[in-house]
Amino acid sequence: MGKTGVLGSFEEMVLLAVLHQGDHAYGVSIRRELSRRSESDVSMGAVYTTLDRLEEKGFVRQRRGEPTESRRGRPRQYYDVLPTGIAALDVTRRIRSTMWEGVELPAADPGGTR
Amino acid sequence: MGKTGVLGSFEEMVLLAVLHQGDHAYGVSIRRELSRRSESDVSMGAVYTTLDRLEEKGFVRQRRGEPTESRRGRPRQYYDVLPTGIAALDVTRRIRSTMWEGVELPAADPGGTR
DNA sequence: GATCTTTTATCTAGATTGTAGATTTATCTT
DNA sequence: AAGATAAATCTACAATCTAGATAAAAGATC
Repeated sequence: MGKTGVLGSFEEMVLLAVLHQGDHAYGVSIRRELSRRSESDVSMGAVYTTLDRLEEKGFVRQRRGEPTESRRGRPRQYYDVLPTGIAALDVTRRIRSTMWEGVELPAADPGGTR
Repeated sequence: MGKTGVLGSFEEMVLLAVLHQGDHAYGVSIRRELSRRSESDVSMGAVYTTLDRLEEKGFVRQRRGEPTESRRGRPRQYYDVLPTGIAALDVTRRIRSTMWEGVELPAADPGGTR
């Protein structure tokens, strides 16, 4: 996570994706959410390794899919964001907001009004 | 920068620190700004390596300190954020804002009102 | 002008984070 | 039992983050 307490960009995004999915966040759905909101493909590997790391740090918890859901395929592993994870998101947001305070992006001149 | 177009956490902070310093952003002042706003020490190495990387990517430009400034010590290298850098910040902000959309942090229960 | 002091930049190296995609596993279907 | 399907795990490399030690470029002092 780094000294400042700010989460890595991707870790933050994954955490938020899990949050968005509520009780039904699992690898594939998290990946879908991420791709949708970031407007770019995200690989399975990227998602799962990051989830592992977040779990090691105690930011998320893994939960086995209900035995009631009868579908084909390997059982899902659902994820929940734990209070520590919420706290990490909060710190991240707070510090970043301080960094952005007063910044006004000067409209980067994309190429011309012709 | 990663596939999503979102800057690394620290890269973003450095870019913002440079912006905050306007025309007078150089290693030491950038580091100071960063430490102040993030409420934690940041090492010289962290700052300079990141600036190098940002320069390679064309997000900032290095400029030698004015010969008029007569001070002791090694001359400063000032940094400016280039339009590409502004654009990167913009993309970063936009995507992240999409990721945060609708998220309400559930007040992580810090330990009790006792 | 040689040495000292000050200020800043550069270098090195290791740890953490980001990324892709191939492979494996678990489960239902036929 | 074999096939189809859905999802997780594994592997390995690339990029980013980070610290601190070392080097360099001045002006000051004698």
